Amino acid sequence: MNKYVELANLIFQEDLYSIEELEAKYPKRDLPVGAYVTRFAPSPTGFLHTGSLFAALISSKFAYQSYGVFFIRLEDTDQKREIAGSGASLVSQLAAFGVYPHEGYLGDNLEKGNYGPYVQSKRAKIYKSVIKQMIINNQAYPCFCSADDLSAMRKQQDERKENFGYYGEYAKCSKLSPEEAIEKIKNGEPYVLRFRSTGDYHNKIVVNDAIRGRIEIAQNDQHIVILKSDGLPTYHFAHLVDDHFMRTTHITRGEEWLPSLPVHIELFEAMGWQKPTYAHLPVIMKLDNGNRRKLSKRKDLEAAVSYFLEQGYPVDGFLEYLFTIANSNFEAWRDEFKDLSRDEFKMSFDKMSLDGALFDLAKIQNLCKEKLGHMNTKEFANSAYTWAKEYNEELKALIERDYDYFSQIVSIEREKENPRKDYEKFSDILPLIKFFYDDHYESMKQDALLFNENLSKETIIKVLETYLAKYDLNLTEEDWFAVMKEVAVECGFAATPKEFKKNKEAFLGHVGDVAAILRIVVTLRMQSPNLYYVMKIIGKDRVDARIKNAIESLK
RNA sequence: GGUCCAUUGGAGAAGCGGCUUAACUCACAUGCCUUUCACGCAUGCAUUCAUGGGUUCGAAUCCCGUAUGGAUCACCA
Repeated sequence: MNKYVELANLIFQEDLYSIEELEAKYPKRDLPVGAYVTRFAPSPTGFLHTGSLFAALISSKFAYQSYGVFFIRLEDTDQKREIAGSGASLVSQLAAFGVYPHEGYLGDNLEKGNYGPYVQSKRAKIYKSVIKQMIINNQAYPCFCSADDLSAMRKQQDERKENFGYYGEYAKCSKLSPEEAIEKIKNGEPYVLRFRSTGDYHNKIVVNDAIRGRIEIAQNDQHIVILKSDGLPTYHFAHLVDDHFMRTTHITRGEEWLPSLPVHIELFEAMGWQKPTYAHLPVIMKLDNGNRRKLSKRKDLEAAVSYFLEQGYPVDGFLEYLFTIANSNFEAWRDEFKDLSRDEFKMSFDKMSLDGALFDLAKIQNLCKEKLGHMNTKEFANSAYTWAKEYNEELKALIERDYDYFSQIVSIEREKENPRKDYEKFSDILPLIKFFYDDHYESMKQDALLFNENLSKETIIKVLETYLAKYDLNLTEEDWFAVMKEVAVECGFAATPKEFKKNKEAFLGHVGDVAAILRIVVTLRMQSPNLYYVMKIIGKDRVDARIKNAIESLK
């Protein structure tokens, strides 16, 4: 018997597929011309990273806009780093941002599609089938080097100033004959399986990256590990097998993968399989002490997508931002088509920048303010409630107390051409509206009211008493404000700021100062939305009570 | 140390050899509007495209070197 077959049979004694069977089992997809098959392939090692969401968003977008397929594959081949339950949470967070796969992993023990399993730990038989064939072809071999052997090798390479790695003369086990390998295995020596590279580091290969264009890189000469001693494949090998048999057409992934591209190229060529198109995405960066660095989950709150969900940034605003950094023509497109859905935007690789954008919170905030400002009352109240149910108990309770009242509050100066934009995220709501609720109003009141120090207590009392006697919330806003002016004049203030400026000596201040007194009494704040609406919502009885109380405490 | 990628204002960027006295958006500043805030409006913010050479009548745009920043070199993905 052929010695390579013998070796392969020794290593893999179980029943496996032939390559032909696999090809038949996972046939070419029947899709329209030009359809992209893309994927998002996260490891279940924690929560969704902002950069991952960015990549997932782009992958899915290309599949959707080309009537192709977008799927999720779980890359759980590193059991040491795996965090239980994080796979499912990845999927649900993606969904929270409107990224839904057509097929693939949807949660633990839950998947759909004909190209599965979509969880790598469940694909061992497929990987082994391919490797077995590679051993038979002498494209893969067992390696018995220990961790110590490898580090000794590395040390030597370091001293000689040679490239690191398992290649050429350093690839000791590649020199073993099949007979020797068989003997070692029979002796029970532990091993991994390596790919036998035939590349030469001194040769250059040319690759076309969909984003970066023509790239010239050294050919791979590394005999990389393809099957670890735990029987699971490494990323490189899993990428080859999975993306071939899942018929992925476009690999969109972070640029940190660029250096290993030669490995993947050689792998595909060794198998004689058609290479997918690669698109290496720029990585989102952050400015740290004047230097750019990758957004880091450890150091940056905003690196975890959950942060934005918890804070209540509107998903739509956040996605708008991700689109603006994904494609440089997006902002102009948005400007031209203000009301179109992002689905209508045609994303392209050549409008992607090559270096990573700095993550710009201020811009996100602006976009989110814009989104929240332009929601109608119903939409806003509903979204706020949905958010509060999940993330803010106190706001939830207030909304549930009286949904209509809450709606009225957030409707102030909304649904007009240039609406107020005081919220950038849902968590901004509560502190700004607390004073509308009597119990919160009472508990906020404890500290002394912050009236203008230049006004005497007597003046303030007089203003309050005069106003209390005269004001009427049934008037139009204009008439209501006219009353405010009358009160101002009666109490020694100018009716307009202009008048006051002309002759400061003659007045205590102007209407603005009078309004400020009322504002502080009614809202406990120096700034508020239009006082007329605020008072109308709170209602005459309670405004009366607040004013009377204030007078009382001043006396 | 090797390899690869990048470099236009505080940020995202347009620009692809003369139309650029470098578009647009965000941030920032000032002013106007205004009872506060927010909104809105107006104006300002790169004499210059990392840097040094070269090509050209002409360069942010083409070529070469240098610098700086980033990524990567695992039985991690």
